[in-house]
Amino acid sequence: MSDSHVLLPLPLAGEPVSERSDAARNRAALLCAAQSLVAESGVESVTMDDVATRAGVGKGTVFRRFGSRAGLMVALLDQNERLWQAQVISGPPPLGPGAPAWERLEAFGRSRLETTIMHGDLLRAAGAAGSRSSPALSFVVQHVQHLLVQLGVTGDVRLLATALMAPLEIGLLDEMRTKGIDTERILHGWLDLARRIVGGC
Amino acid sequence: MSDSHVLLPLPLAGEPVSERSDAARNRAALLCAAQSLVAESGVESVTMDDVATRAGVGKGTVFRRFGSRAGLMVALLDQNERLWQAQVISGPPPLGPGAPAWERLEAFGRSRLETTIMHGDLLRAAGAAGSRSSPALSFVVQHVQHLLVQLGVTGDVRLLATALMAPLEIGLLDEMRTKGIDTERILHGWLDLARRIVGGC
DNA sequence: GGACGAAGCGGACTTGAGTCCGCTTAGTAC
DNA sequence: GTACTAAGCGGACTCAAGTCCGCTTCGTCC
Repeated sequence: MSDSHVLLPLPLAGEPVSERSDAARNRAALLCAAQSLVAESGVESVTMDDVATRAGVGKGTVFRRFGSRAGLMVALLDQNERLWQAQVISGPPPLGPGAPAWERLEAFGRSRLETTIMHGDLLRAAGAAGSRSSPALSFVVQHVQHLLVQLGVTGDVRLLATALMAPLEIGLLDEMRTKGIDTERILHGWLDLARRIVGGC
Repeated sequence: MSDSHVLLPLPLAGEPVSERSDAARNRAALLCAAQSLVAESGVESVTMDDVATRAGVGKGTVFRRFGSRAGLMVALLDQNERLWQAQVISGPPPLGPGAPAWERLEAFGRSRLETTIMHGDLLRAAGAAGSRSSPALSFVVQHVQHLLVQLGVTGDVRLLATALMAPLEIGLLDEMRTKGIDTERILHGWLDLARRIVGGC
């Protein structure tokens, strides 16, 4: 996130969705404005008007681009998410490829937990749209599913992967931490759960 | 300690402070108004003004009682939740006591899934406050924890119970159902998860 | 009964999300 | 270049959540 440049949405192969140049410019300006405002004064206190003003566009344009406040937050999250994804896909082991599947799963859980807590404010502001169904985020379940298969898990692996990620949602984490359960214990609990799902190990 | 002359309801640390009679009357009227409005036109279209008007009180009173729209929804949910709780505590087996622990857990999951879907609108409107941390709702985790212990599960049982309930949250259910996964498959997946947590079986 | 303080009340007011629609501009066809 | 059109733009407007504060009522004490 400390990069000075903004990761622009990659033009996916075969997608005919072309934005007009002014629209693209505004999208970038809005993301940039939103990012700096969030950095300056926190997610909560940033309003859509603020973002529009900082970006030098009208309020309508913000909603045209991102649909809603939650949508804008999802877009901000997507940038972080892409960076994190890159680590999983091509970073060093054990998070990246090259380590045994179980070690990768362990690293995955730990990293996911840390990332979720780090971006807690953004995730909360993004609401249901943020923790799930963001294009970049369904990747998480898919990757876990992949690792589970490698570990020899059989059955409805997709559902098991979903279930394994569910306890790492920000809402649940918030609640647990409110109750005084610390991160280390949460991670331990999650690893235990993963072990039981994998069986043996 | 005189037991015949408790003159002042001293504000003891966070415990039920008795409500003034007008306040209690208004609370009841508001819940009743909210319930009927929800029944008539759906959760989404009910505004706080509507509820206040129907109950014949000012808007400020609604917020004084329930804090927020989400708080009001939680209060409505609590009524349903209490009924459901009664079934678990003293209803007929296998949901109620009297059946083997594993059968109770199965019945619990099925019933919870149905209940959550049935009250989906209300849960969504209650937001984070609704799916968790409602007083009546932490009961769920506690009961699952109890059953897991009976089934011989060892380790951080509280965390395992939380993890087992997490995939039954309305947000996740919504998402799965959007993707075309039907209730029966979700239940199967959940039972599989439970079986793995319990071990063997 | 009367006095009194705290709890409760109500509704005008503020704030911010999201909509609407007439105006502007990028991209294209000629 | 000019003409055309669909996409994009902006900011006034709407609507509902949540706040504020002067007024009212309850419950209690004498």
